[in-house]
Amino acid sequence: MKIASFNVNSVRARLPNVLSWLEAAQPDVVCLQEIKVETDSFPRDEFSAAHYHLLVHGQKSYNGVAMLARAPLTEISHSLNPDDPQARYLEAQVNGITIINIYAPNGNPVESEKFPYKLDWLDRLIARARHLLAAETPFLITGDYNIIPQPQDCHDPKAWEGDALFRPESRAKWRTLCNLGLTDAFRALHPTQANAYTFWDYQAGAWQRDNGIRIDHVLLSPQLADKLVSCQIDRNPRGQDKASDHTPILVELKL
DNA sequence: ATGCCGTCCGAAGGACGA
Repeated sequence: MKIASFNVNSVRARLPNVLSWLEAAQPDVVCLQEIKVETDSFPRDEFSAAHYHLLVHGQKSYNGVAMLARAPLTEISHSLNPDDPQARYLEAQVNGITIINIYAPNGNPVESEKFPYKLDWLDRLIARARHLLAAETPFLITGDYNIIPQPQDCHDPKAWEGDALFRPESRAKWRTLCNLGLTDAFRALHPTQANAYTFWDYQAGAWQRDNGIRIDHVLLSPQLADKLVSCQIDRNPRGQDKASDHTPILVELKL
């Protein structure tokens, strides 16, 4: 079973890119982030034609998450907080496992209310993970965490000092998730691989200079960590015309 | 470097991203 995560930075602007990547990668499940469209305006027909079932939790202009799957999807939840209008979470069951798709808040600037919002959002995610672990549910959490876990996960750590993606408070939330017993699928299989980035800014030739960061992740519950076969970052979509600033990460599980 | 680019909304240029 191949599960992919891709922050597409607008599903409408990225439709040809996403469809050609789907055709090449052939994932069984896909978690999309930053679809930037209301639920009712999602381009459903194009993904149905590619033989995917679909769950969409959208929002006008910003944020928004969606899930595609070859097998039927059953929605469990689309929020960590009923008072939060931002569409950043989608939890569903497919093929007997629980898949959580996240678009965690950016949190910049750190002096603004956006940073405590980010930390609070991550606390709610940690609470949800604790609950699922206690219930011994096989699950994974994938998506755009907006966290650079370690200095080796960015090209230029000095440049990220003080940024919400690299602040000690943000990295501590990541560590808490890992210390609950979740496995960073990529680092479990590639512990020392450098330049393993999933995002390159559009500005200042970041892609051409490989000035990237690793912020899109897959965390596995213990039951699924035992089934981990491979985890790869697919750099190819980032080099295409009209690319997203993120590129997909794919994990393969032997269920 | 409050810079660089891209997308959204809406019809110019500000908000937002990372």
